[in-house]
Amino acid sequence: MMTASRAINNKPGVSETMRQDIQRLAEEMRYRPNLIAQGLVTRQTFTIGLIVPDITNPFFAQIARGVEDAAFERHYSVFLINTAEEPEREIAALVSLWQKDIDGVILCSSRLQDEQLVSRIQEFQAVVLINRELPQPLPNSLSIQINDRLGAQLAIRHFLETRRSKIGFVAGPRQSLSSQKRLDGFRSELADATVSDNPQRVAYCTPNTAGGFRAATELLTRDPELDAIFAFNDLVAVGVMQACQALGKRVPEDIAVIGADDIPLAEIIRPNLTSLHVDLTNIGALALNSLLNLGAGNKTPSSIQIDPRLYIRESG
Amino acid sequence: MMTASRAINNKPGVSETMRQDIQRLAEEMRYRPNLIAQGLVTRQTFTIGLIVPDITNPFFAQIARGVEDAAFERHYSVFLINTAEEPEREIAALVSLWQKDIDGVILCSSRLQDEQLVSRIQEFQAVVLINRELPQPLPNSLSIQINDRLGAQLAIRHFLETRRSKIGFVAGPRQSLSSQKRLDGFRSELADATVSDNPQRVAYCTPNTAGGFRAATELLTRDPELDAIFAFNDLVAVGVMQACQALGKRVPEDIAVIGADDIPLAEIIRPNLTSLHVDLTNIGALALNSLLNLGAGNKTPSSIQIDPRLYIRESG
DNA sequence: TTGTATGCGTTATCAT
DNA sequence: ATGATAACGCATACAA
Repeated sequence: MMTASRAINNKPGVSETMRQDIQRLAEEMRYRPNLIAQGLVTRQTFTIGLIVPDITNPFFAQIARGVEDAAFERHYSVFLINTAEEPEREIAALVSLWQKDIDGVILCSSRLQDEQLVSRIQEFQAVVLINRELPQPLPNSLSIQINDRLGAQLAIRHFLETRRSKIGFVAGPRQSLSSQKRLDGFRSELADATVSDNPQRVAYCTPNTAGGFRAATELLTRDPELDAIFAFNDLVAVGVMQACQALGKRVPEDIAVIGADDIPLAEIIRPNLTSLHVDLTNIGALALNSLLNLGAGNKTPSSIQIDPRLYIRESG
Repeated sequence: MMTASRAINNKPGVSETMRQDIQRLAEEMRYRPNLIAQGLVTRQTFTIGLIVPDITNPFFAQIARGVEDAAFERHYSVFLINTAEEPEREIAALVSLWQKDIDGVILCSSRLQDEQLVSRIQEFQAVVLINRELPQPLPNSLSIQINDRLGAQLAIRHFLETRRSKIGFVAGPRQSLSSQKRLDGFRSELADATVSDNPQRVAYCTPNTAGGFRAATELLTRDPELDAIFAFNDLVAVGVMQACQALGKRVPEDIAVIGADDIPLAEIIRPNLTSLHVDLTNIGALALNSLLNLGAGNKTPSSIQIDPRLYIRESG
């Protein structure tokens, strides 16, 4: 048995003729090693878990695609789990993965409380967090974040450069971390430009088109002078544009609009949407590779920031 | 050990007091059974594989969400694999799943040849095919298909009922099975209505907005009289609408447009897109439940057809 | 280079 | 009701 095992796994200690014979025979009988039995003894399953709030959201679908492609290259398999934004399901996901002896977890936009999250992370070999910070670094964990503060700054800077001065922000959900970081960037950039920041010009909303429509209508009613709006994401931005049209304002002539995330819709909608772009597929691949590095015990940074770029199209 | 095993799995043959003690202790030490060791002996891993061409495509993302939700309910985990439309990757996916002793596979839009597909399917306990037919039924397999022929008929019928008579079809990729079935429905419905079917009014294209734009421009150049176009999918339909606008035709006043798949974009784009709708999340759930039934040896139909419904909005 | 004993964490089976 | 033994399919450690 051991000779066969060595031959098949291309390990040393087998004569070349024997190896050939065994491999030919294995091929003939269509033998494939049982990976789960293999995992039981080696404690390495070549399997990782990917937890997302909702795979239906293109943002996570793209990350998932990047993770899966990179995993495929390195002969890893990935368990996909949706949490539906429910913390209980997130915990159930973590527990179920833990029971499977997987090599690591990529956890996107965790909704768990710090304490709970930290204790769960410690149960795994390695964990990569996407879009979530940790109070203090953990040796087996790493956090990948999009630099939302910079993103907002890039957007506002572009508005200012194109002579827009009365700038609003439709900020998405109030409790969203991205939203807070962008608001921070928004304010800092306006302050730098010595353009007065006006709290009246910020509105929160649900992160979809309907929410953007409502919030922009509200903003434009309060301050009809607005000549630019930065939106929480592209769906919100579309709602903002629709609100502008409904109020008789032309985009971009009367009012400029910038979105975020650069989903495929941005290039389809008319006018094409200027948006903050990050290569999400690449982030997925980065997450997977970092995870395997972590698991291999290589030292890695505890946090990686990804800078967005502004893709300038027609809307602003 | 066996007493503990029985107690924890709630199997008979343990006194109630013993069971309580064991369970309490297990809780205290945060014990969780190792599912992979469990799978090794029981030959049941509570794991299935889901193979899709591209999770980034909302069509598959929605199915995946349905599969995953249903799997979660029944305490199953799902391996997600993207094939990128490459047959070699599809085979690699099948092999890697097979090595993991999973309980079944859900395979979407397989690009494999009949013979190869059949031989691969037979290696598994159970396989559910989505959007792919088999030459003859297999005992461990089941096929779920969208009734594209009916879908096309519904669209054309609606055009006819709303007094459109010069109807074109932007058919997507020529080799697509969906495209062929829809063309069949398109022709049959026009024949029934004794409206002459004109081969000039069919054009093929890549299944995206740019393709739809090109194909519709071609169609409208050949036959400027066209007053309705049925599109391969919603992205194509958006391209069609953009082509209409570019040629100075108003939608829906001058020309009506119907898409297919009813992706979220349909409700965002202006005018809102009339589209064929199928509950993809539900198909995913159906696929999972059918798969587990198959695996349990229950007899199931060898093929399930899902009828689309026409969601009438503004474009046609 | 080849082969044997042992154990991974669990359950099936048979004995007490 | 409880416990001992073997087995699932492999790889590690050691012996020949």
